Amino acid sequence: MNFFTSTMRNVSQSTVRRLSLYLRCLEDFRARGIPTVSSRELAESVGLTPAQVRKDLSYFGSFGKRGLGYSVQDLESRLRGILGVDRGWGIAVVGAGRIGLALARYPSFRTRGFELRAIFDNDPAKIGRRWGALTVQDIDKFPKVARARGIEIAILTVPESAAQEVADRVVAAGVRAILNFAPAGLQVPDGVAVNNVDMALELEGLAFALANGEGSGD
Amino acid sequence: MNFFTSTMRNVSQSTVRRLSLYLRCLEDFRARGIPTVSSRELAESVGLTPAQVRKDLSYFGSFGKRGLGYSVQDLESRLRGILGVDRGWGIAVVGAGRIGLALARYPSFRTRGFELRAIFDNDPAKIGRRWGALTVQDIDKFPKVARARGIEIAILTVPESAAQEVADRVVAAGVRAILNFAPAGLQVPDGVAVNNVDMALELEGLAFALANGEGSGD
DNA sequence: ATATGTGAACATTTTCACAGCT
DNA sequence: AGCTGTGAAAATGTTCACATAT
Repeated sequence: MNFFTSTMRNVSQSTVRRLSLYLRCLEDFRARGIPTVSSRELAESVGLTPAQVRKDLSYFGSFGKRGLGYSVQDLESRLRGILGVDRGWGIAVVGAGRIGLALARYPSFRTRGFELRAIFDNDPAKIGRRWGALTVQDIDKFPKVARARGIEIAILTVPESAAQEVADRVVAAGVRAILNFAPAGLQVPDGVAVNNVDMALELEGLAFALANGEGSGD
Repeated sequence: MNFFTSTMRNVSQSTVRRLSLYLRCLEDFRARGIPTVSSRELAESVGLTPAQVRKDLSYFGSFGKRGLGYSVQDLESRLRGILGVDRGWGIAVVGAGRIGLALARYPSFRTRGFELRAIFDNDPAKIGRRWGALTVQDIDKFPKVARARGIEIAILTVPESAAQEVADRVVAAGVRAILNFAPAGLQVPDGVAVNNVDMALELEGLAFALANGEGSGD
């Protein structure tokens, strides 16, 4: 039992990542009309152990029925609540290069609890261009636009050399979560969350695995 | 001391990821003409503890000089060797959509030990298009082309619905490392390494952090 | 009968602290 | 004096096993 102990400090990064996997899986089960799922089935679908699944969930409450399992619909909406994707977070892409624009086309922002609300760049040649429903805006207008549109998460797809400066600016504008695609270790104040996506790092992990004759990554 | 114990089983995933961080950092130090670095300096640059740095390195050997620190050049080339990026791994991008093409333009494949040697798709409208020095090829020719060009790592940027099938095909063609951008848990035989890059998962991690008022991701 | 939720055992990873080299 | 390399301690994460509920 767990009465929403307001501050949830003691849940590991890996647990949160696994919750995302469970959520994706549950969406799939629901789409296939399956009403109920056991920790074993869930575990098999994502390649983990039943105990791991139950332990992960137990950090947040008791969502199952003993002898029966979990209601797919119910657990799905619980996980949405826990992960905080039961509301639409305002997102901006900063850096209207190839990668930024490709990500901006990511189809399922909306269905996953996120809303792309702005795209920024500092290149006059790019500013003003339309991209889907949005127009590329001048990065100098970030603070104003961010406030107006409720930008809460910034996706940084700028060159490495600009990454820290851009990060400083979006943080100064009140953004407290950054998804960073530049191969850089961003320096941010406490209270700002950063997740890095780094292709070079992933490739090097694979090179290591190949060079050492080992299978499996994550 | 460590006489290249042929099989290096007992080094964690996270250690390998940190080695990549150290490597990037050392490249930077070298570019700035700094000849020597201590575990403390290295640690500060990547946001870790000195002990962590030393322990990570100690799994592979003793690369420093007591009282002095590490030679930047030397440690850099040691890490290149350990990670296996002191040779050019043959890479193919499978899926010539926006993301695939954007990644194919990733500038520093070569400088980082990787060579993009082919791009594939199954869409007749895309096959035959040129992209930089490469031409988009029919996925049906993957086995032949992979053999001819020495493709060792496949970057999958195909829709979720096609991911598993494509994975099966590249594995059947002898590829033993996959960098998967589809939001999917690929099923692969033992001895095949998979790394997943999943934007939805990263965003959910940030949403969780925001919803729970916590800073820091990785 | 079946499957959860969880304290306790176990395993892994990180940090400490210090001996040993330069 | 300064900094590495590393066993040992501490912390963290995972698995077990079983009491408990349906």
